[in-house]
Amino acid sequence: MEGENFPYLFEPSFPLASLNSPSFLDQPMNNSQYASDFDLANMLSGSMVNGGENTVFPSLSTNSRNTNEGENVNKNKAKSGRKKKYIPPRVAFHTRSAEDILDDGYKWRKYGQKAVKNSAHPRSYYRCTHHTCNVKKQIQRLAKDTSIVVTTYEGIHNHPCEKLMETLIPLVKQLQFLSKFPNLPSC
DNA sequence: CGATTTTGACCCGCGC
DNA sequence: GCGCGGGTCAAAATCG
Repeated sequence: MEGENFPYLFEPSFPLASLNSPSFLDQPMNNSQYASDFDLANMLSGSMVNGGENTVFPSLSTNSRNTNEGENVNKNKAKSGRKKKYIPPRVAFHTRSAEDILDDGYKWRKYGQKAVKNSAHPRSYYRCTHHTCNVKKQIQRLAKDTSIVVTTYEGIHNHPCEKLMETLIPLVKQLQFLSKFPNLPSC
């Protein structure tokens, strides 16, 4: 199963593995390298419109013990004979912020924290709390410029963003109501 | 009292 | 095979 099954999949134009390397994190900010072409609205809306089992990403988890996902990863590897293991889509955002945790509209549960080499600031690991969704994100600060927060998303949400819906639904209802009166003067 | 965070242990891939 | 480092687990602590 590959990325083209997912309508909003974003393929970063840089090597995925470099996301974790200190050299990537120390690079000067160049938005064209990662997030410039990414549609934030698409990220927030998720890919639930597609429905079906394909909307759940097959191998968001890298651990191979006690989980069906891990078994699938191993099976796929054995079947295709691929030497490289599958790496889920990742998107990294650089944000200048005093806050580590940026509100992206989704609810996250922290599941780990690790010290980062050559950096005073730790890296935090979060998972989306939605029960059918196993999107993850990592948050850390740049070693070179600690005013910048790096948020790395892994996977695609398979459900709507609650906060976005809270905002959108009243607007849609109002539009539906107003559409019943096509002759109303415009403001 | 359920949900979330904290944190040390554990697992696994990779380089040597 | 061994050690290191990144990522995850899970029990205990904390929060709302």
